[in-house]
Amino acid sequence: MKHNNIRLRFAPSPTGPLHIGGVRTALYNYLFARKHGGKLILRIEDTDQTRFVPGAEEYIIESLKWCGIEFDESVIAGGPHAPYRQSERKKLYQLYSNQLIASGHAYFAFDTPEELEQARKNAEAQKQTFIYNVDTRKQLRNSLVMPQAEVNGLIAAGEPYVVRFRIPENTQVEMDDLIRGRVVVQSETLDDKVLFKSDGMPTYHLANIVDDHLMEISHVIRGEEWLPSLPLHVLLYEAFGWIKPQFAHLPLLLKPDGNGKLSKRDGDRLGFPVFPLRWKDPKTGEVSSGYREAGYYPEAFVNMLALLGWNPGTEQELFSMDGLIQAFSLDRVGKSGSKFDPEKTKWFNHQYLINRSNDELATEFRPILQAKGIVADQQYVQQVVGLVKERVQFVNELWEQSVFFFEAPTTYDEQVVKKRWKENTPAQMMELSNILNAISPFSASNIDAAIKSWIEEQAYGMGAIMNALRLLLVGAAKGPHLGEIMALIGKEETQRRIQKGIEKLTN
RNA sequence: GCUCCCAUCGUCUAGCCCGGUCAGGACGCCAGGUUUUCAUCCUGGUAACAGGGGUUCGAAUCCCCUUGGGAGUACCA
Repeated sequence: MKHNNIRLRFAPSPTGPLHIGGVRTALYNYLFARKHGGKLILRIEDTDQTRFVPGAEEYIIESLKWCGIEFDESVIAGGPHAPYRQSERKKLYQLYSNQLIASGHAYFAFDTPEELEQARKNAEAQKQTFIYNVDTRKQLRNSLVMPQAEVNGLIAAGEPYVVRFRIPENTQVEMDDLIRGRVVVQSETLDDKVLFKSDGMPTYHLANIVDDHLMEISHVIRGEEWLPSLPLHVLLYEAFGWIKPQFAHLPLLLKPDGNGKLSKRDGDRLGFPVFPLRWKDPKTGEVSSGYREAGYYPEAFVNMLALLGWNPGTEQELFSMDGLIQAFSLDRVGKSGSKFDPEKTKWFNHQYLINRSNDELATEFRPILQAKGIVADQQYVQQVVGLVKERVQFVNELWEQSVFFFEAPTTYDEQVVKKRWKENTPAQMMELSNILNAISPFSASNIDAAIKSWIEEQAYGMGAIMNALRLLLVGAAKGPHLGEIMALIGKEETQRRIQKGIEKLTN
């Protein structure tokens, strides 16, 4: 049996900022839902009160919004299955927990955390792992072994208890994963997981299955770290007699160097963000950088993330969100983990940046100019970015590449001075100044032609002249074509820089 | 330890299901070219089927083993 409607969900826990692996999971859910004309739901799984972090939920919502991932039903948008925050659905889980107890699929357990800890230690001492299962149940304090009256008495007395799932004996649990195919496990290897905690809240397992069922989720796309609990989830669906969604477990995002899951620390260590947005830990005050603040375009970020673990099977690498929706398919998602590559991420940003129009880029560059106290009109800035955009990966690198369009150089690169400023250079520059003065209109092509013929007449070296001139105008051996620079800053400014430079460098 | 998952250039990956191309592309790196500089750009190069057994005329592709890696193993998600 299958669900008729396509309904996906992304279900994060508000225990901190969402990292890029989580964003990718949300993205794949979004792509799949849109591709198949389905709905996407955002559900907040806040059943652990001890790990709740203020601001995390808002952070998650803002991050996904920045990425262009939209939800049809959520804590903000509401929807037919509201509320979408599990802490507000508390009563529901109690009901379903009771149902499982009534049907014999679950039982009460009174073991204290200390007792269980002790049991684990004992097992460990014998080089074994303690699991709460058919073998150990009998020695523990639960409703499977205690007389009914005693159980009732303990509950009536307010003794804390949890509800555990009773894993069936001697069965093969068969699961189908859209990415991994069929997976089979023996039920004996599973343990009787806690479904309902003593604090009155469900655990992830119960809440997740109940909500996925109630919200009519057809496909569960989540990280591979959930694969080990898939058998439990399947068993839960069967115990309830509910239709299962289809599952797809995504490969993990790995750290760029060495092995292991990408973590917050890797970002700090290797100098790249692991979070979409900047995050300030409300407790420690610790700040983690974000892609947005680092100057990445959300389109580039999303494009990069989409290609990490999925590929279209063609050689196309640049995709708009709509393009991704068109091309996306779960059977082109790989099985093995992907190491995250910060370098390629920058390349993606560069691609999006050079494809921006000069007008857009000028607008994006404007706040940076303002901060530097530069007043320039849009037209001028447009021309500047047009000349330098190929050389940068981020908008915030534009200033460094174009300062000289806005300010005359105040210092001159010593290396270049040494190499290009010869004894006869000042005289040549004076001559050149006169040549430039006669040009009208002062356009790049006119300038180029005039300089070229003058150099030929005088039999000066092109390299010697142009590099010295560049030094005067830019202050360093960098920048776009000189003719373009002079045309843009204008004749007067060009003359000023030449005069000033000669003075400074001859003294 | 136990359970499960995974395995192609340094990295992301195509090819694998349905055996038969010098194993393709991109990032990075290196070299050359263009350029008045730097960058861009163009051209070229570098570099991989983890190992071992099978099956087959033929294996990256199918099967088994080994090795390696990862995840899980909480009254966390």
